[in-house]
Amino acid sequence: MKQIELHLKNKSVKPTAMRLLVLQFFTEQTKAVSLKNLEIALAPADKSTLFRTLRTFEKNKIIHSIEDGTGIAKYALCLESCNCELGDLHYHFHCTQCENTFCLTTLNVPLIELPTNFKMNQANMVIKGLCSNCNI
Amino acid sequence: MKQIELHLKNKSVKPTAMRLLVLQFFTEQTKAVSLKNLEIALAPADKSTLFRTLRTFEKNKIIHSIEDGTGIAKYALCLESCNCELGDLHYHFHCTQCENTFCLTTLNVPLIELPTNFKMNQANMVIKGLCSNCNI
DNA sequence: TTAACCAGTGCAACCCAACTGCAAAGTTTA
DNA sequence: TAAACTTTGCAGTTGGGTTGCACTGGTTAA
Repeated sequence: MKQIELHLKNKSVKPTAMRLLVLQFFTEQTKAVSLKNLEIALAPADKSTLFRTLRTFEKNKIIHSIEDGTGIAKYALCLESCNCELGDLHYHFHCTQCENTFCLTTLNVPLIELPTNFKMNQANMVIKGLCSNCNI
Repeated sequence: MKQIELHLKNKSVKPTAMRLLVLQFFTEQTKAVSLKNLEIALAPADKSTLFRTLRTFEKNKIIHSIEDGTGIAKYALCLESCNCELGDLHYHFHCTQCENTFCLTTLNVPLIELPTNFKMNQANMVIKGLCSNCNI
């Protein structure tokens, strides 16, 4: 059984043909993926199927979503060890020139001291600027 | 001349009746404001006028925008001293229960060590969880 | 004073990402 | 095999954001 198929099963997601294709695509990317990206890459696959696949993947912690400020949701693979909990959070980078968005998986979000009685459960941290390709 | 009118002039924005109303509204809020909030609060003011007022205010650094992950842009007053530069950045908090979004103006975004050759110009940092009102 | 100008406003419409309802196809269970 | 459930494809809706255009009211130029 293939790696990708196992990955889905480990996350309790039934490995259908469509899902295998989508997960395969994710593993080939170095940058975060939008629904549009998927639609184009996997044409003529149906938009709503892809949408629901993303939702399923997110719910089952195969991918996480990133709001990079463009108004278009992006998604990236979770790390193997990820439970999408506080300790797993990392910063993201959005390049304002090439408009790509990356996970900075080595940059973990630190513990942040919040005002009294506030409770942190999640975070969406996006740094904006120029990526190494565009910063010439 | 009133405080609010001065505020606009200081930021090189002509103080029209509409703009005074919008800025007045902002000063009365403790949480971030969406276009919808404005439409309701200042009814029957026109949506596109409000939209363009927000754009003007943002361009002139009277307010800053926050992407809190709800897909709806929110805005909040800049601090007096703010130039919307790196040193002025602060964290934001989005309560997943009451769905309000706040500036944590006392929590400045620290310098973050990025991968080689990446350049940070801006950031959108949103912590999610329960605010002090909802965390019972 | 009148005419030309221009920023700001209001209305109507458009765009598009996100999302939903429903029926067909595929898969699992009894 | 039949029934029950899941996934998929299609078509359509929703809603925030945005734009085009005409009108207004205040300012400038002749």
